Amino acid sequence: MSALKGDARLPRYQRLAEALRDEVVSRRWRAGEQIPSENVIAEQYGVAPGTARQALAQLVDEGLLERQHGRGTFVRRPSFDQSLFRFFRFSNEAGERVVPESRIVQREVMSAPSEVSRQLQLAEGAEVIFMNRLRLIDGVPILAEQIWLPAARFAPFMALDTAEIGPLLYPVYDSECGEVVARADESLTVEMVTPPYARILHVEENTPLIVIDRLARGFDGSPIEWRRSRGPAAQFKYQTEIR
Amino acid sequence: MSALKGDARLPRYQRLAEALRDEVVSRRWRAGEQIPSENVIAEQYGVAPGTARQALAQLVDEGLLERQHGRGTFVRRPSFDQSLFRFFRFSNEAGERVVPESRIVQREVMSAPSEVSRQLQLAEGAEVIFMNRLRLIDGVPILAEQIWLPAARFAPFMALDTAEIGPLLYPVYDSECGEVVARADESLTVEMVTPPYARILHVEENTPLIVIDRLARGFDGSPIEWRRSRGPAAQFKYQTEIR
DNA sequence: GAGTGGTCTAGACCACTTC
DNA sequence: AAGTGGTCTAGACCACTCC
Repeated sequence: MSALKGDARLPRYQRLAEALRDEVVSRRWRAGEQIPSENVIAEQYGVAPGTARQALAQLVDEGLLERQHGRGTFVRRPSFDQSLFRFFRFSNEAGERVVPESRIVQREVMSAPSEVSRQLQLAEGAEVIFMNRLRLIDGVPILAEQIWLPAARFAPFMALDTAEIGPLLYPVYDSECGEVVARADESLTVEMVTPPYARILHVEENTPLIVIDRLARGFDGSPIEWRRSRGPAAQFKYQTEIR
Repeated sequence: MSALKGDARLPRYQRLAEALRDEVVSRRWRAGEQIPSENVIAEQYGVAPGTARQALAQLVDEGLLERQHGRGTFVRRPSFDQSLFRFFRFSNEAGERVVPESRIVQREVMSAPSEVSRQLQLAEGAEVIFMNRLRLIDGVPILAEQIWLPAARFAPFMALDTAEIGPLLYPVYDSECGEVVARADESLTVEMVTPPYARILHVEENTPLIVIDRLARGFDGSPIEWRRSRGPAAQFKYQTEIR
């Protein structure tokens, strides 16, 4: 039986949640894996089963765990790499909704521009991996992405063949570099297209673009990747429910 | 002690939640009011206190109730009338963030345009109240709203002096017409400004606008109001966290 | 001090999945 | 049948608010 750590004035279920969260964050419990049952956890940490339930419920709420009745409790696989497409409606020539292909057109190590070093919390001019990536449907570019990674933590990534990397980057970050993206902050704005992007995205001058900035973070909130994506505003539609 | 209604195969806490939800929806419990304590509810419905807690927790989660430690449980006041400003950054001449004034520049009863009757689930050409409203800062228009209401349910609204109506409409719908807005579906798109809006919003030709469509609904999901708001895309910034 | 919600216990029984 | 999570009970004690 392990003792609960942390401030003893905090509720037990919160201290237990913190302990379990650490199992996930430290990757002792891997994505997709089953974790011990609530009774086992309760016994291990010396709390009542109801208290263990409460801790588990909190972690489900945070999106760290998933519970399946009769099967068990599992570490959730984060998977929002495709989630840019919440903001756009793209369809192919046949009118079907499709997931665009990905093409990395540039990848190099460079000194971080000031905004990038600020976002990634790196020293001014620290080394970063920069990528230029296109998303295409039927071979036509419809989204342009600039992606920056801290070079220090992503050295293995540079060894990969860019042509071999699929459309989902985050699973690659996980498997190759041990960096797990758990959440992200996004910010949307509108700008008028500049000549280079007009050429890349096959749009006229004077058309508006949606610009999506995303700072991807690990479980502990530390910045992992910063990207800026641009797509034609005509394709943009965002739906949400408020209350 | 009241018996729990509904399908007996459903969990008790869900049937209890349904019963309590009905108290709010039917306005027997009014916005802001304190409701009975969990022990009283548990006794009234013949369930254990823990089961009552579970039902209350669900309604808090749904946004219907609020609990305050040591004070009691209260019916939440829905208040997202100002929430358009999640999407825009507006400041006055002094650079401070401010809540814009409101001016109803037109209000009349008309036959519903087809999209409006579709959204509000009315018969084709049913009578609706139409309003043109401006939001201004330092007297300068920065947001133009078109608002439609089903005339049948909002007759008392037409009797009000438009100059007396403040910036928040939903509390007025509630107090004057007994219509409570509980949630809303919003949809954002981008369009190029048309000459009338260029004049109203004091922007150049060829600037993009953000268009926000909002369908406001009651507790039971029935449509109450449909509005379309337009503002300059340059002022637009939407931030969100995903996971 | 009385009343409220928040935490915690130690069970029982049920529903679902897997073997 | 065994193991899992989901529901439910009947309490105890604590922390907070209000009078």
